[in-house]
Amino acid sequence: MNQAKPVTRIQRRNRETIREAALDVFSQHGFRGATLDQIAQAAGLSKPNLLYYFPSKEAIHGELLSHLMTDWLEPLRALDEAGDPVEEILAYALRKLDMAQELPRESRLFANEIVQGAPRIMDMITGELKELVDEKAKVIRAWSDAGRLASVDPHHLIFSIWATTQHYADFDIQVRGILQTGNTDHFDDARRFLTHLYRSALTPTR
Amino acid sequence: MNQAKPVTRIQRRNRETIREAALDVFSQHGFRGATLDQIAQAAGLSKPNLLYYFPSKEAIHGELLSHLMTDWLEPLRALDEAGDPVEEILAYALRKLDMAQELPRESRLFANEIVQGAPRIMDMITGELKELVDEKAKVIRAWSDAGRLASVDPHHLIFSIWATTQHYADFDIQVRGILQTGNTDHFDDARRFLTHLYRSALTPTR
DNA sequence: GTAGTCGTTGATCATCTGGTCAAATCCATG
DNA sequence: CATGGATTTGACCAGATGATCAACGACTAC
Repeated sequence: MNQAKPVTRIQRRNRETIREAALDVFSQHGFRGATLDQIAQAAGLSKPNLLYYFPSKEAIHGELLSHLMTDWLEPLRALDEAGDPVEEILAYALRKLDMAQELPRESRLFANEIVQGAPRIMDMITGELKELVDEKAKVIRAWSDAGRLASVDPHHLIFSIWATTQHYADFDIQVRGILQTGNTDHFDDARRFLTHLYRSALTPTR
Repeated sequence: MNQAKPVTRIQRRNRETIREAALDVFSQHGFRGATLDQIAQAAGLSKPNLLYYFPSKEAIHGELLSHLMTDWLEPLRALDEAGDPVEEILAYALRKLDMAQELPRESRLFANEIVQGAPRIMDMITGELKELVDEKAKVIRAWSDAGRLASVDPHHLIFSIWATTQHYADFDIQVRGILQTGNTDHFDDARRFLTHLYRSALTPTR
């Protein structure tokens, strides 16, 4: 059933080239908006050659999404119950902001998928992701109950961190259009702002 | 040049039916992912009939986007220099959250457009929108300078409000998947959370 | 170097999609 | 109810798109 695949040098190189090109194209146009011709051209391969390495358009897209998930959940996984509550959450938010800056294509790929109803990753959301979020929400709630963190809804705190950080990747065009800066200086300002925002809201008052 | 169009009852009714159906379809699939057949079926009309009322797919999409803009900018326009700073900004955020709840399709239509590089509304972003944002940013900065508001980067404050509120429309599937509630109760929790978040961060400390 | 497998592609296919058109049907008005 | 414009649609078109395949080219193990 499971054939032993050759996995030659060429295989590895071309499959990686295709993944890279597909990430560019899918993240910019979404699944239906992307075409195999675009991906083939971006990868410098012919269209039939693409389909020699991946059985279908869906297969390429699916591989990108599943590869993405691991990296995507890692920062939240790193939230440490043993650390200082405010600093842990702050570090999480800033780590997510770093990812928005360094991996904007991955963020947009994900955003495209969710905005259009997550037809291909609903299982992962209600399964692995929900499980992780619920677990960390429990940790956050415990911190609040212990008076080490302001009392906030843990789920909505996490949503707001996702929203404020991924916004800089997903809505990058809008952000740049309004700030009219060609470089990425504004990420420093974003870091300062989010630090203030969450430190203010999370530091226990008592 | 500008023909006097009949604008009969039927015209008004069918054009409205088409707009409604197109908003459903475009907001869910994006411009390229949406098809005229889908829109026609959703509107209960034949495809040629659609094109009797609108000259092209782009024309329908364009009309939706331009109609959207007015409503979309209104809450920010309403930010009143003469009001109480913290309450004004809070009211703006909550107004945006209401819109995410009541007009999620419009939010997703906009999100789809921006995520994919805003090919059709870049002018509006760097023009009308930027102008309005810069104007209101000046007001916010003045409030901060007068000690009536915590000192924050006005642009990033506005971005964060957009992000946190529109997230509930654009990523609705994800939010529901994680909270696993079929109803919209979670908007009340979101309102409480955002109120705390922005009140904490914006109330001057002195 | 050569056999045999791996890698590549031009040509082609079936389907989908935006858009057109002529003919048919509906409808308000006299 | 007759007329002329408004509305509707079945049939069709051209181009795009995902996918296939036979044939050709390239690489590796012997």
